[in-house]
Amino acid sequence: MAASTSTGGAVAAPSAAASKCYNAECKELRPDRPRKGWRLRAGDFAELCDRCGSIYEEGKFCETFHPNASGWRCCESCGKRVHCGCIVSSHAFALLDPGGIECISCARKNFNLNTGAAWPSVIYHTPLSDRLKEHPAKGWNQLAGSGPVPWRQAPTLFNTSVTRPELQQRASTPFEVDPIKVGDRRIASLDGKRIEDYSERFMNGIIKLGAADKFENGSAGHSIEERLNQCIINPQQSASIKEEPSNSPFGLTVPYSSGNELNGHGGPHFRPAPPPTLAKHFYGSMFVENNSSGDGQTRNGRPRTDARGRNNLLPRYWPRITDQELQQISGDSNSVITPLFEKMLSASDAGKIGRLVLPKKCAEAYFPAISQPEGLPLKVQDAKGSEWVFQFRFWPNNNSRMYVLEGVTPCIQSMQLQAGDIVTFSRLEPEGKLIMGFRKASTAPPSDQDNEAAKTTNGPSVPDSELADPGSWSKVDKSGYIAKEALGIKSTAPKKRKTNVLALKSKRLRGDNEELIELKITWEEAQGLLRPPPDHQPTIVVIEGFEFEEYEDAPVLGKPTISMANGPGKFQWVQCEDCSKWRKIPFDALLPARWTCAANKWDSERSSCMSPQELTAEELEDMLNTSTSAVSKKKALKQESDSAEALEALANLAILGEGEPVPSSLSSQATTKHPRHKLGCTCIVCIQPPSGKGPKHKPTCTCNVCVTVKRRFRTLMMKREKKQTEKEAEESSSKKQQPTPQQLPEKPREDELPTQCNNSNNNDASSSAVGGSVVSSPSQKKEEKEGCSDEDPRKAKPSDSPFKGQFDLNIQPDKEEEVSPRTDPSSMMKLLQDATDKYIKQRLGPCLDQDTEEKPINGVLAKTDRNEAGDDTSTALQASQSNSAEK
DNA sequence: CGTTCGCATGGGG
DNA sequence: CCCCCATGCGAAC
Repeated sequence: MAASTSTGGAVAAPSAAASKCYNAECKELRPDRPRKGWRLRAGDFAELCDRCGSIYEEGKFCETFHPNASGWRCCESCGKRVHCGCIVSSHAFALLDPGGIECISCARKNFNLNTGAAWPSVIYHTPLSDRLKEHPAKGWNQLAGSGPVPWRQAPTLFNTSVTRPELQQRASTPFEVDPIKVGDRRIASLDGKRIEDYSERFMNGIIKLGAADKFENGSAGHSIEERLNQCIINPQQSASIKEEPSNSPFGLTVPYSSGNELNGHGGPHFRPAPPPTLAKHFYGSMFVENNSSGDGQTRNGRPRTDARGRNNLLPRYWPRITDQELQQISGDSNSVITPLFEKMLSASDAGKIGRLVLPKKCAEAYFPAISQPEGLPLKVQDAKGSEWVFQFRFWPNNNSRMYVLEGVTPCIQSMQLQAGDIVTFSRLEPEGKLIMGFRKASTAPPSDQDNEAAKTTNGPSVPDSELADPGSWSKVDKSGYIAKEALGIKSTAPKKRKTNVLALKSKRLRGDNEELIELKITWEEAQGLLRPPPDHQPTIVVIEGFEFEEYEDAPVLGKPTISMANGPGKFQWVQCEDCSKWRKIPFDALLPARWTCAANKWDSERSSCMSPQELTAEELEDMLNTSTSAVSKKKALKQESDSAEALEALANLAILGEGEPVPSSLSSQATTKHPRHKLGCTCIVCIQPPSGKGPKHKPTCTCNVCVTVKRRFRTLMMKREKKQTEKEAEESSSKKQQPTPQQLPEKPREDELPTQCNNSNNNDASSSAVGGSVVSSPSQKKEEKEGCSDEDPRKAKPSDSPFKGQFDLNIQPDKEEEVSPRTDPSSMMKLLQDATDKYIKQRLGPCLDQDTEEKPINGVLAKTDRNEAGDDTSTALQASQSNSAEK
């Protein structure tokens, strides 16, 4: 294993242990090349002898050297013993609110499940993977809330600091550990400092991660680490130049078939090592830029881009594959997956023409160099292990080339992909095999089933008018969960989603959207938990007489509570973090993430953990059960309704959370005009400049954008009030009110919208930032959607809509179209607008046409809800036609 | 006449 | 203004 001497940590080995293993229990002399252990308080790393290093890396340090020491506890979730308290294992567990601890694996898992927040669901919870999540290369993990470091700076694809030999060496490290065990045992945690450290290192290109580097917290494992490292480090450039095979299929190896696993749903699972690959040729270089052929650049005049080109890949093509996906793809423990790029399928790509246009730079950077338009056959293995042979070729185009993969139809169909979905290209090392994965833009609601979606849907005829499918952006599944990344491999439910035929045009927007958030929380849930950031004073902004608090920082997730709003006395139950007792608090109380009895300002008698709990065990159980069932119900409802709601939620979140430091990429792309909107279009989408750009709007600003926003906000507020009133009335009479005539068929669900509204009023209305990840993505999506007059076909299910009676879209769509100078309605305004727009479009569809252009589309889309592939296509087509006609 | 092929066109960045 | 690329479109099959 290569020693990582280039890292600061390695260099700064504790002098005290200069000659001895740092492990006090060990008397061994440290070898010349000590193995790096845990991170010391000073920031250095313990240097261990080989034996201890190995033990440490296997995550057995604590159990080996101080098994009887105090501090051993069991994970509340999996029961695994975890040593708590020593520096070696300090990052291996998480403290639970109710007490107890969880191993990092479970903690992360649960965190994801419960909050949908940023803990990426990665199979291997190794220190490295954790770091990776935080590290610029988050793209791999689909991390939400990416750090400030631009993804592209990550060594993942472009860094060449590590040589292939090293990689190989590492790949075959004797420390290889069974992945499953590793997954089980490995634990790690996010350590701000460490993360930073690594990020920095990565950024600096000094990524020689020595083994020690990777296992600082003592719970690391090898194979995973190795793989991850390689994935991360694996530089395309490291490969040697490959010969352009002239006629044999490019790529080798026979796919192993383990489709089942690949299609597994949900949870991370380990895929058994696939049968040995048949051909072990080393194609590491196969996709490397190759100009050696000399003619590579001729034919069409323009030289192929050189290796530098890969550094210029547009964000939209950056692979966002998760390590989990990678793992699944690679399967073989000896293989390393190197994500190359991804592309959202256009209508043309997904159509039956069978030609997938490849981004030029990607094609030139990662695929074999071709000098003839005819190109070469290219073998590609899909996520299921099936192998396909496509013709990789190009067309002379102007003075350039247009690269395409021909014959992709069967593959696309087998994966049931359609326009808007994303195909990812990765390379499996050392085989050099090209792997094609995919990600559904969204998962369709069950109701939308159409099994042949893939084949019927988009054809070249599918007009771009297809709006962006909200779902495609938000990755919302019917259950209301967002970002169910279903890399073809384990896709959570390869259901067909016809819904997104759209998104075609928006793909760019979406593509630029770096961080798709992995939100596994219903939007209402998230909404309900949003809190203003602690210690931040809001700026009060008054819009139309309504005061909004604007926060500069992202909101935080507050503590979940159980609301008891059934009876006359509405209140909610919240559990103390310290004593776990449940306390009754006002119905409208918003709690911080951490709440204890001491904070119970509503009940002085129970403002201490010493105070007995009001609820009896029985009552508590009952309450919890009720709560659970209620949640289930909600979810069930949600599932029935389409993901549009989730989107809305996101949009709302975006509104609430504006102001948060959204990744620049996001903000920049945020407001691109919808492709359908051409010059002169004055719709609300088009009149807005990209967020973050343009002058900031003052509260008193009366520009069109602001006016629109205000109007919408006002309406929203009014609606909210109305809603509340209705709700109360409803409750008292326990009679469900029918939507008023003016209410749209689809209104926000009471439990959802109201929450949002409340939040708006209280804190975020104007713009507090939502948790970074949460917001950024949603906002983008929303915007994109918006631009697209996106109609989420799925939204159609009026009856299912949880939003009933919520929103008053009493807005005058027309006005929204007002032409305006491209001022930048500051983010919040914009977000607000977007959200509103989105909502309107989605919910109202044809009823309210805020944008004449979109009107027809809305109607059409609304009709296509059921995802009939055929229908979609046709409707889409119609829409597009009408659309174009208008133009 | 429906497809496929290959190039052209043009919007958008 | 240039490049990229989604799509159009005519010719060939």
